This record gives sequence, C-alpha cells and structure tokens, in this order.
Amino acid sequence: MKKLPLSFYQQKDVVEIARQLVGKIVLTNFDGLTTSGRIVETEAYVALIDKASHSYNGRRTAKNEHMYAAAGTAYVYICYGMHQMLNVVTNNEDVPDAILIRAIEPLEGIDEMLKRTGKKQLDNTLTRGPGNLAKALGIFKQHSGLKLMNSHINIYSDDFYITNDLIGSSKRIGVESAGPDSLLPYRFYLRGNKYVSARPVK
DNA sequence: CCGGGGATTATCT
DNA sequence: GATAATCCCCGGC
Repeated sequence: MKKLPLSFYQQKDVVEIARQLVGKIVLTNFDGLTTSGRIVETEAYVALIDKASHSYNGRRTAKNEHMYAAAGTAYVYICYGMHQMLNVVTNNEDVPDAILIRAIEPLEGIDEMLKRTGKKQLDNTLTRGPGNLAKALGIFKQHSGLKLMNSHINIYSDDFYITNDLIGSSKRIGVESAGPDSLLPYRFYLRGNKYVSARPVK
C-alpha cells in the first residue's frame, strides 16, 4: 500500500482526479486506532464556475477557507448541523477545486467504526454516504485544513485493479439548487458496489 | 445579535 | 420518493 504523492493532488483537472480516486483507500489513524476503507464514490467541485460549489463565483469566507488551501489539504465542513463532510483539495493554492468523498467500503478497523457510529453490526450503512463515512473514520470539522501528507488522514493506492468501465458517472447528489450545474456528470462510483450511496442515475 | 443556509440521513410508503 | 429531524456558525446588520 502506497501513499498517494502530492503530485497526484496537484493535477489540474479536478474531475479527472475524482474519477481516479475511485478504488483508492482512505485511512485515518487517531489515538493509535487505524480505520480505513476503499473509496467507491466521489464528486468533483470545480473552482469558481461551479454553482454547486461553496466557492462559486469566488466566494471565500471562514467557512470555506480551506478550499483555497494547497493541494492535498483536507476540507471538512458541517452539513445540516450534524454531518461532517470530508473533501480533498486539489490544484494550486488559491484555486478552490475540491473532491467530496461520498462513500467507502470498510477495510480496517471495523470494530472501531461500529463503536464510533453506534451501530451493532456491519452493514452497508456503516460507510455509505458522506456523513456516515466521516463518522466511521472519526473525522470532524476540526480536522479541516490538515495536510494529508503529514497528518493522521491519508489516501493510499494498492494493487486493487480497476478499469474505466467499472466506474460509472452521473450528476451529483443533492445539489438541485445549483440549476443547470447540478446536471454536470461530476459524480463517480464503483459499479455494483453496495456502499454506493444513491442508486446511480443511468 | 439573530436569521438562515446546508454537497444528509433514516424511516416510512 | 417524500418527509421530518436537526443545529452550529457565519455574516450581515
């Protein structure tokens, strides 16, 4: 298992990076406890022009500041007052491209993930959906701004073999208010995986 | 000092 | 697929 290099996140095409992240492994290590899972669903949010993005039209506040950080930074925010959402920042500093990790398939530390989420047993709800997976991995908004290369949150590749025809794409979830931009095919998922959060469109 | 947004989830049918 | 639950924090005044 190999840590993704910084150059991976520094690529310019955030949509392409989102596709490439499918099949990779996100891992956290807090208090000596390792939890990890394979990424099976992502969504790309494109700097400035994407109405679905928090940084649409250059909007920059304390809330979304970390979207403008250098490539390989974690951006975590709270949605609906209770769900933590894990994003990975890409591209150059001050270019607010980011990728939302929407679902993972649990690998290591399943007992710890069950403990964190208060679930009794492993089923497909443990890490399905961005709120659920962040909870299972122990990620909170305090972790926003951490550099992946140095911190307790990181992304790895292994020998998991994946071909492009295994990766489906669709419009993004829950961004209808973005108008036409909500139809952009910026969501990627591993076909047939039961941890994918919503029934893939087409 | 409020007012409200917000990239969700669980739980029904 | 519809709906209710849920709440912190930013930002504008």
